[in-house]
Amino acid sequence: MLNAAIRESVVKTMVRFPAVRSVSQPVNGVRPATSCSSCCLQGVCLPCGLASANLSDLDELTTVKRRIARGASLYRGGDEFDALYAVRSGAFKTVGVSRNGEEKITGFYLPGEVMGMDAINNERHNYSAAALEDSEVCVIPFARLTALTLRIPELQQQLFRLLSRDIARDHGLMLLLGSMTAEQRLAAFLLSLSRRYKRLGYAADRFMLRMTREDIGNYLGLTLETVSRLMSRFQRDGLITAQQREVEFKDFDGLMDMVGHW
Amino acid sequence: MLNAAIRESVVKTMVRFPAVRSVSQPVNGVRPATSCSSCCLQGVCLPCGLASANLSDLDELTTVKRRIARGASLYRGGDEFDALYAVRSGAFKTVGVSRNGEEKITGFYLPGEVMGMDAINNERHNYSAAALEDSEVCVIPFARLTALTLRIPELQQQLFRLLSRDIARDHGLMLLLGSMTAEQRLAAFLLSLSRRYKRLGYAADRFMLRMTREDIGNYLGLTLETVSRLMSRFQRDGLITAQQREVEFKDFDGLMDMVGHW
DNA sequence: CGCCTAATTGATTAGAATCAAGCTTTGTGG
DNA sequence: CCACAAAGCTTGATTCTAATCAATTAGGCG
Repeated sequence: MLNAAIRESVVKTMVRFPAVRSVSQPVNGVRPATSCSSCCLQGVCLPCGLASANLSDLDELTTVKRRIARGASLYRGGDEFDALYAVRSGAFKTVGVSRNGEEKITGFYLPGEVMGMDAINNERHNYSAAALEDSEVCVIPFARLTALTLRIPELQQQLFRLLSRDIARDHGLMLLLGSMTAEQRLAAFLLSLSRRYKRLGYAADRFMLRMTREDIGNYLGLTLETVSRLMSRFQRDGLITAQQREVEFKDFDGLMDMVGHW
Repeated sequence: MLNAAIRESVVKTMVRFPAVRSVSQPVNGVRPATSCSSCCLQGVCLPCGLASANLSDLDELTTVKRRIARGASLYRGGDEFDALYAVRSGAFKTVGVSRNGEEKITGFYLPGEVMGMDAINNERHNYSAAALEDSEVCVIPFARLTALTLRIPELQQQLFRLLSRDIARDHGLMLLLGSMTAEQRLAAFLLSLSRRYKRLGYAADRFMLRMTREDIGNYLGLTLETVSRLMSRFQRDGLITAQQREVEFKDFDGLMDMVGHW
C-alpha cells in the first residue's frame, strides 16, 4: 500500500522531469522550465527545429501555463477556441460527447503533443480535454501564434507540419478502427504508446498506462472486457507482462507481426 | 446501351459544370474556367473567403491542371510531396496499401476538396490518389503556396482552417468506425455525401455514388456484402430508393435518427 | 477499515464476416 | 450490333469475433 504510493510518486516525478537528454540546451532539473528556450521538451514540441534566435519569440507567446488536476477539464466541447495547448507534463484524453450522453475518446496526448488543432476551422472546440493525471499545459494563443508565423517562415512550416502530422496520425487510427481485429488494435495501440514514450526519452519497452481499460476500449472501438481479456492473452502468450497499468514488452516482433505491416 | 452511354455523358457534363450559383462571380458556362478567379468552385475551395484582389495571386499559383483518367493515379504512396491537389471535376479516393497488399481507403474527394495535406509532415505521400471517374485537378505547388501565405494573412488562415477541417473530418470518421454499427455507418456515409453535394449546389436528396460497394465497405470497415444488404434494407424500410449507383433519399430524418446525435 | 472504482474471467448472444451461388450491368472484340 | 466476358451487385447459409450480461476479485483512497 505504502509501497504502491511510493511507486506512484516516483512515476509522477519521472513524468515531470523526463529524461530527455538529446536536446542541446542544458537541462536544469531544479529550476522549473518556464519558457520554450529552457524547456526540455523543445526538441519534440511546437518549437522543434526552430533556430534559438526564434525561440525567444515563442517564449513571449507561451508565458501562460495552466495546471489541471486529474479528472478536470482543460476545455470543453462547445467552448470558444482561442488557443492551442501543449502538454508540459501529465497526460490528457480528448472526449466527444453525443447528445444522448455517450462518450467517445478521439485521442490521448502525452508531453510535447499539441491539443486543440481540430477547432481552428470553426473556432469552437469539438471535444473536451480531460487530464488523466495532474498535468500542466502551455497556453498558446492562436491569434498571436499566426501573427508570429507570418514573421517566422520556419514557424509557419512547423505549424503546417504539426497539423499535417495530426491528419496522418488520425488516418493511422482510421486504418486501425476500420480494418483491424481486436488483438491487432490493442497491439498497435501499445506499440504507438511505446514509440511516443521513446521519443520523449523514456524506455520504449516498459511504461505505465495513464488510462483505464475502459478508456482504451472506448478509443479502440472495443469493450473494456475485450481489452482486459486481450491483455491477459498477450501475457499468457509471452508478448508482454502486465499488472494493472504497468506494461512491459517481452516480444516486440511478436506484437509487430500481429499488427501486420501497415 | 446507347441509352447508358448518353446517361453517363449527361452525368459527366453535370459534374464538369456544377450548378453553383451562389458565387458572386458570374459563371461562364462556355469558356472553361482556368483560374481561381473565374472558377465556379471558388466559394467552396481553397480561395473560399479571400478578397478578389488576392485571387489573382492564387491564379498564378494554380495554372497547372492535370487530367486523370478513371482508374488512374494522381500520385502514389511513397511519391515525393510537392503539391496539394484541388479536385476540379470528377472524384477521387485515397488508398493506403500495406506491404502484404491489402488496401484501405482513407477518404473520398469531391470537387472543391483538397488532397494531399497528410503528406506535408514527412514530405512524402502516404497514400495513392485514384480517380473514380475521368477527373481534373488543380496542382497547387506547396512551396509557392506557403510563400504566398506569408504575404496574404487571410490565405494563411484559410490554409490553417482547411487543415483543421481535415482533422475534424477524420475525427468524425474515427467516431463512426469506432462506435457505430454497420447500419449507422452507412447512414452516416450517405448523409455525409448528401451534405457535400449540397455544398456544391447539387440536390441533397438525390445523387450518383461514384464508388463501388466494395469501396464503400472498405472505407467504412465493412464487407461489400454487408453494404449491399444494408442498401437493400434501407430501401425496404423506405429510407431511400437505390438502384446501382443512383441513390434517392426518402426519409432524411429516419437516417439521421439512425446515426444518433453525434 | 471499508467503500468505490478498476480489472479480471466466464457464459451466452448478436452482428457482421465469410463462403457460396446467381444475377445485372458494363465493356470489348468479333 | 451482337455475344460474351468481366466486373459489380444481390441474396442466402453458416461461422466466428467481439459484445453483452453477470459475478468476483483487486486496488486506491478517504
